[in-house]
Amino acid sequence: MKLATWNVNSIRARLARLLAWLEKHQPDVLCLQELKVQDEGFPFEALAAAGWQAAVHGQPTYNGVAILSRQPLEDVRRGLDDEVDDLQARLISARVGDLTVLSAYVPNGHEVGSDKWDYKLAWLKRLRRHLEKHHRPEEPLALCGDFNVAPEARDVCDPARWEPTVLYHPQARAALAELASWGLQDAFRLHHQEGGLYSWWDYRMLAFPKNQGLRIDHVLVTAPLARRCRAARIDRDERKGQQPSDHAPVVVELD
DNA sequence: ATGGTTGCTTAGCAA
Repeated sequence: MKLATWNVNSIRARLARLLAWLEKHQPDVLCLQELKVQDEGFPFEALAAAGWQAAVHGQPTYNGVAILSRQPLEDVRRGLDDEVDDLQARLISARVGDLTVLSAYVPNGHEVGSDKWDYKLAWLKRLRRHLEKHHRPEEPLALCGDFNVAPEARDVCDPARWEPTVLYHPQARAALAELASWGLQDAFRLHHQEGGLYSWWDYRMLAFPKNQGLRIDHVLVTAPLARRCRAARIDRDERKGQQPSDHAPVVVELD
């Protein structure tokens, strides 16, 4: 089966590209982030007409996550389900057959030291607690999404320049590593060791043509799923052409 | 140091 994740940066602005991408690549499951729409505005009909089920956790203007699937989505859960009063729609999970899938949009964090930065680090801790509460590392599970963290130097075009920023700060990397230590492996790094392979490029400063990007979108898998992982890639081509998202899809193939 | 771009919503925020 084919499992993918993609920060679309507004599902309404990206609907034509999304439908074309689904038609071309035929994933079994696609996790989406940054829908920037509330549930009422989600394009359920257009996706259903193309044969896709959708579990959606929307929000006006900001954030919003979803899971698309050819097969029925069961046990859908929205949000982190903890004691924090949080209106930001950044997590949705569902079961597809024997596979548990989570679509996460980790906070960007704006600037190191800001309130948003504190929220980002706290959110990653809350996500780990969510996994501890609802799941087990022994089950086939994929945590997919925009983590807004590049794990290692090889995931960053210019590590020295990015190290003081929220996307590659040591504290952000430590928070991601602490999350993964629950029992998750980076599916992309099971199949590729080289640097220079990114999933996000800023719209500004010609970052994409210069390949000044970061690998911040990930598919993290538990050990039983890692054993079934046959291939992984970033669909860099989707960042090209008219009105692309600033993120490229990440695709994983599983037995 | 600043500015560069995009999207939502319409001046400013978020990324």
